[in-house]
Amino acid sequence: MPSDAERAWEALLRTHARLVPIFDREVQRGTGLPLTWYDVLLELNSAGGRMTMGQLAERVVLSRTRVSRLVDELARAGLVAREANPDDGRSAFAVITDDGRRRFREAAPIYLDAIDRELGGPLSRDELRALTEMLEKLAGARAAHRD
Amino acid sequence: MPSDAERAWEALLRTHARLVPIFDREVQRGTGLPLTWYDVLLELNSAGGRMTMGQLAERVVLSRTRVSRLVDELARAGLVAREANPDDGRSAFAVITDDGRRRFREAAPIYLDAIDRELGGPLSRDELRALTEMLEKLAGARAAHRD
DNA sequence: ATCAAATGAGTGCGCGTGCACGCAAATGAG
DNA sequence: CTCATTTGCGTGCACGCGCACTCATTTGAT
Repeated sequence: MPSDAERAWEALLRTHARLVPIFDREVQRGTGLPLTWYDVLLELNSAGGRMTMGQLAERVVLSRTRVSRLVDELARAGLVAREANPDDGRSAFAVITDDGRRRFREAAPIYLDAIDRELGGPLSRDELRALTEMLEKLAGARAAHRD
Repeated sequence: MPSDAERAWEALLRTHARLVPIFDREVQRGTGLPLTWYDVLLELNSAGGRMTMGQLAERVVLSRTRVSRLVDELARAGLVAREANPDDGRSAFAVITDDGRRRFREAAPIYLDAIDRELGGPLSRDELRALTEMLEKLAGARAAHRD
């Protein structure tokens, strides 16, 4: 007989496995953007449009390596641009372009609607807040989000 | 300004991203078993030791395709055996071996300890139950994995 | 000023994964 | 019985992803 912690973990696994493909499919269907692209654009957009690879990797739930390649793809698509950091020759900035902002604003409502439908549907506001609070404890005090 | 649902989703993503590698590393360090192997053995063990690929794929959070290859690896390691289904020539059984059971029982406490530590530590019993209940709502109608 | 250590980033490589496809067996309508 | 359809599996292939490694730059101790 599974413990409470086990049950919670399995439920988390199943929830993750169910929701990620749903969101990915929905965003991609609506805008052609992979979910990972969206995430990068989101962070870039909400951080003034300019971040180093390392900062991005901290924000996005991906390895720094992956982010580096992701930025390459996004740059090839013209949604972000690579820029040198004048104060540190090692680091590189990823800067969101106007086109990137446009595509992001286009994709945002689709993603957000899907999230609200899948999470906000079954759960009340208070439940969502409680859920977030617990999950953040489990995630191990990560830096808070900025608007 | 993120909605409550957004914050919850991001927290879930971060929690998943943090915990999976931890558990995987810990189990692998302690027993040499990849986490996916453990999951297969777990389901097999708790289902009388014999399942078809399709049944396994429904249980484990993986595609049927992946399960098929996983069983191959486990069979090569001697932890499960492939067996023909006398009633249906298309389907194949995966049967856990004695050695597989032994390895599973060996790995179980390590995995469970890690879960209890990471989930049961920060969260109380009641919180865990509430968390599970909410997550199960989100996991929804346990939709079988698409392939 | 010097140089060893630390830091930020890019690359080679291999693994895990799912999709499209193919195949054989079972099913069912006629 | 016949044969088209469905079902359960396995395989070729491509992609996403992270680790180990390398390179260039910066930092800091002497």
